[in-house]
Amino acid sequence: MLSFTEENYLKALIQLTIFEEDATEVGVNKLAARLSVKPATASDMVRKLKNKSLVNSKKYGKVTLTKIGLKSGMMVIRRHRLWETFLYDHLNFTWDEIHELAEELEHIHSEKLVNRLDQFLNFPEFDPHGDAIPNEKGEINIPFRKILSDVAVGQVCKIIAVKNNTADFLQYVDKIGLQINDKIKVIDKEQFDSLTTINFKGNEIVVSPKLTDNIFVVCAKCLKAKDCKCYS
Amino acid sequence: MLSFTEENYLKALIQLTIFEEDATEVGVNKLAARLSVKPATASDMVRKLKNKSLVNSKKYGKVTLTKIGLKSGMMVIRRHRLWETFLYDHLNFTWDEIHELAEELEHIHSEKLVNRLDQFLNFPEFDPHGDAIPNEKGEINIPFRKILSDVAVGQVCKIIAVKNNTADFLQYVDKIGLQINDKIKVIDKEQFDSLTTINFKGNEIVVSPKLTDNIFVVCAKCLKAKDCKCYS
DNA sequence: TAATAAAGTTAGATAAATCTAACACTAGAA
DNA sequence: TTCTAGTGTTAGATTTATCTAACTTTATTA
Repeated sequence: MLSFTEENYLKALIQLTIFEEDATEVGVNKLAARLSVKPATASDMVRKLKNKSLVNSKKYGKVTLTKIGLKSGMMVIRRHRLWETFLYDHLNFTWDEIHELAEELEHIHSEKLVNRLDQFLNFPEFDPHGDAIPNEKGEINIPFRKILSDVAVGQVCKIIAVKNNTADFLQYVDKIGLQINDKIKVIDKEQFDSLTTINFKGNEIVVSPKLTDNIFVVCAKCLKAKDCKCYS
Repeated sequence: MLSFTEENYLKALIQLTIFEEDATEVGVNKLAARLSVKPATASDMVRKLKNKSLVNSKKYGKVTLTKIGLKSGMMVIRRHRLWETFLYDHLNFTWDEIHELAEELEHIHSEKLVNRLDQFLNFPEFDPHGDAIPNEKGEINIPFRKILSDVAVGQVCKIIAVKNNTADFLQYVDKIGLQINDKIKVIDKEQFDSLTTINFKGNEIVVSPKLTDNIFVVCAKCLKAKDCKCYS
């Protein structure tokens, strides 16, 4: 049985590799920073996880997840995203409240519980932030997507997820009225200060990279071609 | 914020006093036994809880809960019983599975979450074991009840709760077909070996004190008079 | 009431997860 | 190729919750 802490390390490793960097390895310092601990602490924990065959790492080298480590971590993410969906769909919590609660709920281990919850929720594919939910085997199918910042002027795209789950960010997104599945047209991009003018639901507003870097979208072309090049 | 361990001590204190003994104080050894730790450990923890003003205790004396300690403990019990109700009513878990899961879920702290859950469940008064659920303020209204062992021969009573939440016990209760709200008539009690013959739903079966000591009932008279004396 | 049993406490040790401070490696720049 | 900045490790300390073993206090009983 993994401790809360061990589970959080595995989750962070997944986020820092396949979710955020399309990488397979990550350094101890980055890992430590993500978990808000000192490198010494992360270094110790990596040794511990290695002894449990959850990660691979050589002295002074990068860290990768083993097959078991990856699956265990994916199960934590599965629980997190299913609980988020429950809180949002059934207990009327808002977008910005669910992440923090799910950080606790994700550590309830029972596999039976998570599968029953999955069934109760009718096997959702995505959580309220638009993130894919791993299946019972820990497999996940991340659809092709890019950040709004990378959409060219004139292009129309659809928001499918948010990259940042902090309450601050989500409250801002709510405030400007943006929702998952909304269609956005990029009207203008100012190179000087990176401000972008977008149009959605008939409103034209100017937003900063703090927004556009944290919104995942697809555009019509991308749905067909994974190597779509409609970048700015 | 209380730790899981501290919460478990408070919960145990409530169980050992008002729930099980109608007492206000309990000794360190009994507390330790309940939590499956050594007396030394419980003794240390009592000092810690005292420093946090959650319990009162003098050196070599008994332990009592303070007002804050009582409320905090009641909130843990509230969460436990509401989660049990959720698991039973909505995720189709059985009687004997829910206790163990709720032991983990009860430590999710958010008050907002527990109150939303309460609302979602439509403010249940009792959990699936028949135990009263404390309200938002931590108040609980335990109805008058007695154990089946204390019902006199010839008397009819109604099962309102089980005293023992272990899977073993609950599976046995299921096996013989007994359910909350069933009416039971006490047919015979053998003084020699304490076996009791009961009749319910038309079946007559012989049961041991392991059952009769762990079933809470009310009889018609008791509903009117709290000092009902229909004991064996 | 004195002896003994039961109940409770203290001291010292362990394991987990963290820290700081000092040290060791690696890789890029001069 | 050597220096240095950055990256990673080790050693020793701290906190929490636990243990064992020895001790102290209270309660019981002969």
